[in-house]
Amino acid sequence: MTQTPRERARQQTMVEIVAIGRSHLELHGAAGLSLRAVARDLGVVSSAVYRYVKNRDELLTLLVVDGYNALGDAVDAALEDVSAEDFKAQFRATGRAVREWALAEPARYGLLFGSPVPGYEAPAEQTMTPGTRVVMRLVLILDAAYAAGQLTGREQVIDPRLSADFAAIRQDLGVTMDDSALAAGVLAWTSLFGAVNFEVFGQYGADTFSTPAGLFESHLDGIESMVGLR
Amino acid sequence: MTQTPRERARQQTMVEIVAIGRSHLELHGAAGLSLRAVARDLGVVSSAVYRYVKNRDELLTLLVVDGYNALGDAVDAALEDVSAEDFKAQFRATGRAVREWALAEPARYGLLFGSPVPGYEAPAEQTMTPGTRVVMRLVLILDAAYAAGQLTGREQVIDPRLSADFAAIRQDLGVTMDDSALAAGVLAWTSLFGAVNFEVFGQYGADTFSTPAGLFESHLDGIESMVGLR
DNA sequence: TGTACATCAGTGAACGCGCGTTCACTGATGTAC
DNA sequence: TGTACATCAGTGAACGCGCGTTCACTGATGTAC
Repeated sequence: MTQTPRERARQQTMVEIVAIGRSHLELHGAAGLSLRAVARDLGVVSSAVYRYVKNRDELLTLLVVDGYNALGDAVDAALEDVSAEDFKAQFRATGRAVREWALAEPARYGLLFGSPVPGYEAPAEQTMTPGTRVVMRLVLILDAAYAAGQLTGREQVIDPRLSADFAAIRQDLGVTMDDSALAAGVLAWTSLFGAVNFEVFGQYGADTFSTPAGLFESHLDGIESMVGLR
Repeated sequence: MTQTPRERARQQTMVEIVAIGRSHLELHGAAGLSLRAVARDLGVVSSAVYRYVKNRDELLTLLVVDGYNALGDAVDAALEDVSAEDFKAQFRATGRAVREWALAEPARYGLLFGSPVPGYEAPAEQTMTPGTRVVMRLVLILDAAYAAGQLTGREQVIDPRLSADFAAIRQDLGVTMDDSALAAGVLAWTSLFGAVNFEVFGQYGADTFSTPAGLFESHLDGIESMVGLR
């Protein structure tokens, strides 16, 4: 567990590289991310970065993982202040944390939830776990509410193939919600991120809504009632 | 109204430039769009494109407008086959048309609804009208349903500032829906695009859902019931 | 109908820039005996 | 504790590439008389 100075230095340089990458993301977007520019900011010759990162795509992957974890941490932190029995409050806290993080970090949010970076595919082995943290939280909140009888959405006819997918999801995640509740849950998830996308990516006209936060609260109301969360 | 051969040639070249730009978008994304590459495909020296397009940003704007219009046309075409009195069918046709167009043209969809292109801002004068075609359709469908008493969503407490925004929207669009209906409508809009975003941008795991179309239909059900469309 | 001039599409060279990645190398740090 | 060797961070040059944009130019097309 003791580290040599060299190991410590290496670790710190890695952290610095990711931090520089983050700031470049903000300025030039994912497609404009360049190892040479990172090297410059790191104060090192361009080839030196290759001691730390195999190539440009690997840096992108680091940034994706870093982003998912930052978002996941933000959500976790927001949930800490909320009673585990108040499912509605938990849902709202999650939604607000996502929105606030996205508005504070639009470029990182865009990397995670925007258009794919052309020519780059995030390797599932590395991004899977961090990438599912938020949706996991949502599912667990809704499932706990369901178990407590506080998720009473409308019954819905479900396509048999979709029903089979839901069965697999129940199994994989160890969750008990029925098909209708799961369908509503998935819609709640996409709707939440849809609302955040539109706001962060500027789809609402510049001054159509004077209170985007108020609009988002109204969306949370709507999603809650759609999913039947009481 | 008669055109000289030169004028006809120019117009056709413009069309070709936009078509080439479209295909480059597919391959390299918006950030990778390059006037030099367009010139190459056009079979012309790089400086020649400047006779047609002021600079790279202007080509992007042409592509944005082109994309919004293609999407708008797809929606309009889908609505032609649907009775003007069947609001539910109209809503579903709109949703399906958006989804299908997006899946067929993921890069163009990404340009319109994905992360913003760094350093580029679409000029409102040119993109406003085409950019609002779909949401206009949605609003008019929902408003007609409202007027016919077929939009009976849940009453909702609305933030006073949001209420003022809604009043302005009613005025601007000549629409009569009350605050609750408008709030539900905006949520329906963002939810629809949120569902499409997730599917097109690959947020659902690779094989979580065996029938994305079925999932989308389920989402349409959910959105309809949320908005109270009968 | 014919000629003089203006307009315009396209050329080719140039400017100055940035990129990813490889490779042989130096010199400092770490490790085994 | 001291020395010999291995590991590793960082250098500097090079490869081959692409980009946006400007500019003076040629030659074809269009227009006015």
